[in-house]
Amino acid sequence: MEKRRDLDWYLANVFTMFEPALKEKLKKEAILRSFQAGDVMMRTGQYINFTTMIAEGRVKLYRQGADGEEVFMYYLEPGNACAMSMVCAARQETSQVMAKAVDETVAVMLPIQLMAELMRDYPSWYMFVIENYRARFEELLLVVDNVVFKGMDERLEFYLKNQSDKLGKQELWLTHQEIANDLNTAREVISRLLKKLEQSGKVKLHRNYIEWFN
Amino acid sequence: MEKRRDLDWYLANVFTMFEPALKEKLKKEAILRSFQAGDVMMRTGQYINFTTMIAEGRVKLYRQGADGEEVFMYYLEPGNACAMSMVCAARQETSQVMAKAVDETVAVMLPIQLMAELMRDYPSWYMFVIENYRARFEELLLVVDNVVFKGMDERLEFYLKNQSDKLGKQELWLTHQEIANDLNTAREVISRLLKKLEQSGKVKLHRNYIEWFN
DNA sequence: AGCGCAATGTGATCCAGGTCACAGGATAAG
DNA sequence: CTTATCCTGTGACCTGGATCACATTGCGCT
Repeated sequence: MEKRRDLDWYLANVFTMFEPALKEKLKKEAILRSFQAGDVMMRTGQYINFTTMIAEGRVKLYRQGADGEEVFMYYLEPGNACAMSMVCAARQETSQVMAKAVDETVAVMLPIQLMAELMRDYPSWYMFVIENYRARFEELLLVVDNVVFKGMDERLEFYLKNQSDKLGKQELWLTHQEIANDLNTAREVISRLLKKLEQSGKVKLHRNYIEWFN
Repeated sequence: MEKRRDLDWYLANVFTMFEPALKEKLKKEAILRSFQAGDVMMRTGQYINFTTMIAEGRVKLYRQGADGEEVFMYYLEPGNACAMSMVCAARQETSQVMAKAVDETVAVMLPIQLMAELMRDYPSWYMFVIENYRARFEELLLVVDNVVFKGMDERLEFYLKNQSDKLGKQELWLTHQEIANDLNTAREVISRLLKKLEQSGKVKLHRNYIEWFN
């Protein structure tokens, strides 16, 4: 069992891109918060009071439809920040997305009123925000791509590849139903498409998990 | 015919949110560029060297697929900036989107190397960037919504309403083919759905234009 | 072992949309 | 006026995926 990590540790090992002065500032102002696997860290419509950065663990971001449907959009990994939570400053804004912890997750939380000050005083903060925003925006563009230009077969492949890359494993512990939920389709559709992928040798199916051969 | 407008005029009348010092700075550093209706202002894959803000006119932003298909994402209006062009700083980044002028359009162009300096020195620039980014991100989320949760009928209605709102007119000078292109579908589909909309009284069809009753 | 539930497999059917083929009607150009 | 071209309407047909109805199969629990 590894030792419990504190803010200092995360600043030194995860947020290496921050300048020393900014780290000092964050030591004074930021707090840590832990989540269990499966916890909903932020729900659609909730007020945003903190800029949230992932220190450890993994978070899935979803967009929700009017009648409770949802699509998986992208992962947040250690060193990433929630794009929306960085720009919902002045006026009290509500979240347009839902965030769910996949593993046990630790987040660095920063009162949103600090944003303007950090942006002004710490160039490395400005770089961090810009870079994060760009990355999130591009991931969202990929979602659009997949959904408007591709069929379910290609979307599924993209999804599996993405999972494998992000989780760093070939074994994907996902049921067909979970995949179907993330892609906003029906379980039967996923089962059938997975069969095809298996026949073409891209995947090996097991109960409760899938082997992805990249 | 109205008189020709210059950078001063746009700063005074369109970019009213900028602080005086920032306006002075922009007078020194920014240049104006004009585009004709129909001009492609930026194409997918092109290098981004300037932060682009719309001073006058109207611009449509598209995402392009692998084999040349395209979907309309959102409009940029006077006072808006291209989100991507604000964050492709340091490393030479290429555009992920295509921008096309609908009307005659004037843009304020700003060398992208200035971004960090502006961000640091002018709070109203920071607010501008953040607010623009947020707005673009939310519009992109709406695109995702429509495409994953809605059928073509609802997407068409959303599209027409959006056009009517953004262009400030009830008469939409669009052919069925153009609409089909923007929604990445077939003309026949649009024709049929428009017929239905006409029958339900939401729309009146004419040659080359459509009346939208909000 | 045997029960019960969750995960998976599979056929039948249905429907939105994409595709093809073609028929007007409107407009511009000669 | 005549022709060519662009826009729109419409029927016939096909396909991906959604939905429904079950049959299996594997695994945990007692």
